[in-house]
Amino acid sequence: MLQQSELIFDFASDHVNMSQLGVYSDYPAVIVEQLPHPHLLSYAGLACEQSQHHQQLFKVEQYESGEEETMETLVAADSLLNMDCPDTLSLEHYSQTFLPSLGDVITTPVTQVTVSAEGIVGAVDQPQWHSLHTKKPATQLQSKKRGRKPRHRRAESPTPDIVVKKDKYNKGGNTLYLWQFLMELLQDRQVCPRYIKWTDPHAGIFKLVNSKAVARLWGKHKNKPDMNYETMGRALRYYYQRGILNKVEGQRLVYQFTSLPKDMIYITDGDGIKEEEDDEDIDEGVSDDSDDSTVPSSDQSVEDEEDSPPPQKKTSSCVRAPATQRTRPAPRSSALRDGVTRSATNSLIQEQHLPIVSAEMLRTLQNLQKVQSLQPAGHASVFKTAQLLGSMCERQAAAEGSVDSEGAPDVKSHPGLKMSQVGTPQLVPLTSSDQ
DNA sequence: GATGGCCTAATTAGGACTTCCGGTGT
DNA sequence: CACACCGGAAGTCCTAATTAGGCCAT
Repeated sequence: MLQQSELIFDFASDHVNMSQLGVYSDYPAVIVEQLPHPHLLSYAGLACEQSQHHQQLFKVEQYESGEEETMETLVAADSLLNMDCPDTLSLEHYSQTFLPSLGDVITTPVTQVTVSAEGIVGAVDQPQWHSLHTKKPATQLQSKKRGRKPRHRRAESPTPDIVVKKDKYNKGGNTLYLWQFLMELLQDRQVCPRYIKWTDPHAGIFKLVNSKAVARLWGKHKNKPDMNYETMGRALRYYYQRGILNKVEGQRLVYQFTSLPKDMIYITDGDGIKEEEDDEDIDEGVSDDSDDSTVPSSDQSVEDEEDSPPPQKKTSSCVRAPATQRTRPAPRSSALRDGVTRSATNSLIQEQHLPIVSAEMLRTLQNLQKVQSLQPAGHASVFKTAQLLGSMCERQAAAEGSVDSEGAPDVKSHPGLKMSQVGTPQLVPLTSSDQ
């Protein structure tokens, strides 16, 4: 099954010559970009079981690794960081590997779609960041030539109740905010509860069990070898001011998220996990070049809860707290909280996350079989996604009896797809009421 | 030649830390 | 004494927004 990993589909406008893949250069190239999330690691063992795609929409076979039981937490934690490396699945790498030539222009706006275990979650573009300045400031009207226009206020760090992904301008960057990083850790069984754990998941309270290790992981992620808890703690304290974190009084190393994603995965202590209070060197013996493909995804187990026996998680349990049970002090609306984390549910498509898919995207998807013929190599997530989308195409084709006049497939028959304006791929979060 | 559209490089502003520090509390 | 914790101040890094200039078509 497709795990909770999140993929970004880029309609790359200037990177890919799809014609060399035998597809129409008029259509946008679908590029899959890896998000800073460890769960994609499980895709290294891509299994082309296309027949199953025919049977179950969006279902992608899970990569099963027998190494999961023995995988060292440190390696996994390290891989958590390594997967953030743009080299692991960067657009550049993908292009170089599978796309013989770059440079031809595909004049489609860059757009991104997020696919999670819940299906296509929605636009990565962050509507809330769109400019709010519809009226030009007076100063701008005054000085056209000399002096710069007043800048639009740059979007601040999204707080946890806002969908956050790398946006289209940031695909090469490594901007995972600290609070996001902590949430990732809290949802990764390789690190939670070993290094960081929930103490009161419903209240968003967590503890840095091994503060130094967490700081080191953070430092590694930020390429700051000198990072320590003192420094990271300063960043955490800045979150107090910004309302992202609270300090839990009287408890050391305990912090509280002021709000949490609705579908946060809560990994709670098991009955055999030994928390590490010591300060072991988490980097010891772990190579930065460790093969990600050998690292099991922590999220696999989430899905395994229903599909197969859990391959690991000897003792820890994963609890998806019902949103209604939470007693967070979150001051913010939960309406926007959907995208940060993954769901533990098996349902790959949840209505509230269904996107609008453009005709261009769908046409591109129709060419995915050519992509699938390529060797996945170490970038299986791309092909997993290709398979995923390929199955969408097939379903699309099945409904082609009602193709519109422009040749765009009619997706109305698809419960998960809604056609946007042809030629301008727009990804609009679709609520269940929209269907 | 004038104009407008497009593209790109350079510049700039600002967010998110990072670093350092002095201090307090446990 | 070690460590956690606090918050001010200054700095760095990165990125988006903006501008300017070149090129080309009309």
